[in-house]
Amino acid sequence: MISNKCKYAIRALVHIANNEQDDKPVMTSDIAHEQQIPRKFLEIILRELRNNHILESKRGKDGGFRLLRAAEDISLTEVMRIIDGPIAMLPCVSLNYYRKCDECEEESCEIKGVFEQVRDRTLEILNGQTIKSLTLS
Amino acid sequence: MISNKCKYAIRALVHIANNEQDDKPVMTSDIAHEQQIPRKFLEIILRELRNNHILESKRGKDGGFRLLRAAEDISLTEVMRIIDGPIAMLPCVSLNYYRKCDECEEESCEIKGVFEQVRDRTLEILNGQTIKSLTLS
DNA sequence: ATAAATACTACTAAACAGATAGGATATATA
DNA sequence: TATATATCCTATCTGTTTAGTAGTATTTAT
Repeated sequence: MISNKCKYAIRALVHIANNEQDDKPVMTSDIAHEQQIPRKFLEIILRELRNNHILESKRGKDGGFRLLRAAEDISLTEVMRIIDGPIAMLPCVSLNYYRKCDECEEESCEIKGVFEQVRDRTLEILNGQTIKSLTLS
Repeated sequence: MISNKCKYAIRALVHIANNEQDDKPVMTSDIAHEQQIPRKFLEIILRELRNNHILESKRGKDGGFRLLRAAEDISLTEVMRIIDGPIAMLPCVSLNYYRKCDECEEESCEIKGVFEQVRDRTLEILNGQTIKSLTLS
């Protein structure tokens, strides 16, 4: 399961992509209200996305958030990894967060192969999705 | 990520499948020792699998656990669902643990479709795997 | 100056992960 | 029947994660 936080992050980004006009940044409170996300929690999420070079922010009056890159250059997997960490179902098959399993030897691991397949099929789908493609669907 | 508990469950079942002979049940302590799983934690897991009709147990001296069904009739997904719950990445696309999302309307949900695809590809792989097929790999 | 926005620090409550402890109960066998 | 040995059951525990909330500091347009 992906976390609520991650769902909020994706929906917030899609909302920003849908509401970018005249170069005006989108306010946290607008997103929170329209997407039904707790405002203070959303603040934390948006700041995290900014710290990870997905968003840029502008402080003070008329401030808010803008996409730092074009919506078609922000992949769903990138957002998921920032907010939730690994996408794979086993640490030892994760591409971006690899960790060796404590107890099992990888050469003789019975389940590693299966979960590598799941990882590959999953990434085939998720890598094809961007904030742009989600706004159109 | 699947939990350690679930990894333990799968490895324990494969171990039992590999060591069933003469109708003699396999003891918790043997599995714990050979698979490097904390014994008391493993007890809980095996009892849970028994309560869910994957294993049968025999108490007292020379007791232990046996597969209740043939190894090829126990699917990986069944075990994962018993121990970890839903396999899908969103509650609203789960086949066995469906829950409506709190905040979003499903008709207009931007991400539901993607995660339905992920679910289908994942299940295509996992449904094809059984305790039997894992013992052979 | 002031209003309005993000930035930052700290805290909290509940659930989950990964166990551990100790005693009750059942069973094979001497 | 006594004993050793296995599962069964209840309770407890520590640390981490999830999903937030509260309050203050800082920045900026007007």
